[in-house]
Amino acid sequence: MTVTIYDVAREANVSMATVSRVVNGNPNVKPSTRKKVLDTIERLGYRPNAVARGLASKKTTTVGAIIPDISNIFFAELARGIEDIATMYKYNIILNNSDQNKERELQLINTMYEKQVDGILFMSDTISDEHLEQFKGESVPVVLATTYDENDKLPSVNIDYEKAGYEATKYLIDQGNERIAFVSENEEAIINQLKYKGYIRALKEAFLPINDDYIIHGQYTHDSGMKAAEQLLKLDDRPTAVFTASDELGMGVIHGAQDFGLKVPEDLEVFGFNNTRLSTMVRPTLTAIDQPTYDIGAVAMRLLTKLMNKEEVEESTVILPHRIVKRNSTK
Amino acid sequence: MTVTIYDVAREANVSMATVSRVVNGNPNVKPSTRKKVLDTIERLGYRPNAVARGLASKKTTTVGAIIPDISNIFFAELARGIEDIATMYKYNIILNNSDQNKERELQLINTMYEKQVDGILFMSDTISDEHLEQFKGESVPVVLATTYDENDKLPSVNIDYEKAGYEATKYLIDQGNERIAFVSENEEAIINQLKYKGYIRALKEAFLPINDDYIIHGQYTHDSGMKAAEQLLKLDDRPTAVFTASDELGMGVIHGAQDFGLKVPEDLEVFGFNNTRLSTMVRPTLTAIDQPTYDIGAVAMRLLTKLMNKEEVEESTVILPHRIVKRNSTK
DNA sequence: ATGAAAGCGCTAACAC
DNA sequence: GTGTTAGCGCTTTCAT
Repeated sequence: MTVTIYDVAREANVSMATVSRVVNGNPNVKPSTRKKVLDTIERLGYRPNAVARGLASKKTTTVGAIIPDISNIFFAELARGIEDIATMYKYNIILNNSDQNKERELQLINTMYEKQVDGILFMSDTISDEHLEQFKGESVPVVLATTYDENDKLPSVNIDYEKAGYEATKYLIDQGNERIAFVSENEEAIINQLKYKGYIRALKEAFLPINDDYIIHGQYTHDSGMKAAEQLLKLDDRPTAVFTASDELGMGVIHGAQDFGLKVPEDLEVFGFNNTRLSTMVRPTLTAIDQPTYDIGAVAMRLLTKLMNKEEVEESTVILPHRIVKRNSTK
Repeated sequence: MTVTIYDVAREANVSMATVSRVVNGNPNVKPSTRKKVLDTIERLGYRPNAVARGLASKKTTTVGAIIPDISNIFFAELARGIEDIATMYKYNIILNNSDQNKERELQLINTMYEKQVDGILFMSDTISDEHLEQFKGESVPVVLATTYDENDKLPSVNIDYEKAGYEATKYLIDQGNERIAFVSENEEAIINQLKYKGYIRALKEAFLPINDDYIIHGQYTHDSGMKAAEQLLKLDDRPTAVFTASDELGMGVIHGAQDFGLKVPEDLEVFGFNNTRLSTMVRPTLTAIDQPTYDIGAVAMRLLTKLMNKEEVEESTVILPHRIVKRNSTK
């Protein structure tokens, strides 16, 4: 049925070993026999079986990517970065959604090991000891992307979220705002806590009071942003600015404010996070922290290729630069 | 080093075959020995090697998905549908972006075959004879999602795009519009042509003239929509309504019109396509054809599982229902 | 430069 | 109900 390396060897009057050498670009083959083998490969329509190769060589050239939710535009952009670099280095990606459910994550990691992936890219809100233990048990390299390991054990690619949170808040303060809200996602996610820390640091530095009414944790969704806006704007001393933990939230807050009858940025300034394509898809366009999403994926994948290849890496905890992109949702 | 089935067999005083039976849930094992085996599996930390299993059984429980661009929100939602059902049936997905580049697609399909995937999910704008030939050569089942094969050779999951295009246009006609533009994506994509056909049919049926100035082909992006709006609104007899081939385009047209100083829907009605999350993330919210994106992915994957399992399928060309979701971008 | 042969870890007859 | 054995298709020493 299917053509194997053995068939090619027989037809070309050489050994399997020689065919294998040709297929794998081993230089120790006389040009004439190389041509002969190549010709019969062509003639028979031989195609190497990656599974057999994987079993024999203990390398599958596939890496597992565990992502919270691919339908989230942020992770979709990140995944594209991963994928492009993976392709460049001839790796395939096995993609899985975890919904940041710990049990599911642990189970997915296990499946990846069963499939003998050469490396793992992991994204989540929290890295527990169980995660660490599971990773430690194997010799498969792991890289975290937009994910913090508090113990700093695992290679990772991130931006400085605390600093970004600080800068966004400070920006709003410098605009003259004194009542600034913080609308974010899952309260327990480390990254959210870092943004929060930055927010608090900026407030304290400016001797502004911290008002718990201004701090809202919800989902990362547009809808959650709308609800947050409604809740904030009903307050007696409503905020004059909102720092949101994602663009989608920022968009929601803008629309929530508009539906409430307010003008953005005149009555309420809104600051987003990530600078996904969404930020230019609202009116007014969204001022935001630019997180180089695609690049984070790309750099993480690149780092992983080095690790899989056992190359020396100078620094395995990489922090990419971020910046503020000023648009029209702030004055 | 790694624990194999052989180690388990030795430690449990049974044969590899018995261990294999236990691992694969074969009922022909005495409960007591099953327990014994399970215990030593636990004790040794044995984990089956899917690659070896794949080689021996000729099944990898992996399917390849070739998608135009995962960072496109439409495909991201579709991919989520695929992934969820794949997980349900214990399959893993190898995800690849093709950018609808034919050479790349062909090459990706080849890689999937090398990796011995059990099935392929394929999405693109066009199915050429070369595609067909490549698919035909193997016994690996293929399912198309939101992709038309004009020769109707391959199983597929779609909606009736011609009808949807007709209904959207007719809706705008029934609103009293006589000058209706059509803003779409890649002109050569079959699906686009179907939407276009529906648009034309509705116009003809209403005895409305077909104006080439009103027909614009661009990208699927927000930006492309904005440019299209600008181009249309500069016309002397500018349209009073626009039917767009995607939500992102629709969003762009809305913003383009607003930037032009017009009000939507008062001065210009806008009709979108897909009903992704984006449609509720604009102001005014976007009236659109609801294409059950997630479901298309889910149904396609489900169909593929049946095909891989050699089950009889009653109908392998499935057309899912669509509907019009009325929002505020139309009067 | 080429070949022979021993696995890689598992499944799947087949035998008992 | 359990064991034996022959592959699956390839890589990788080790010879020559």
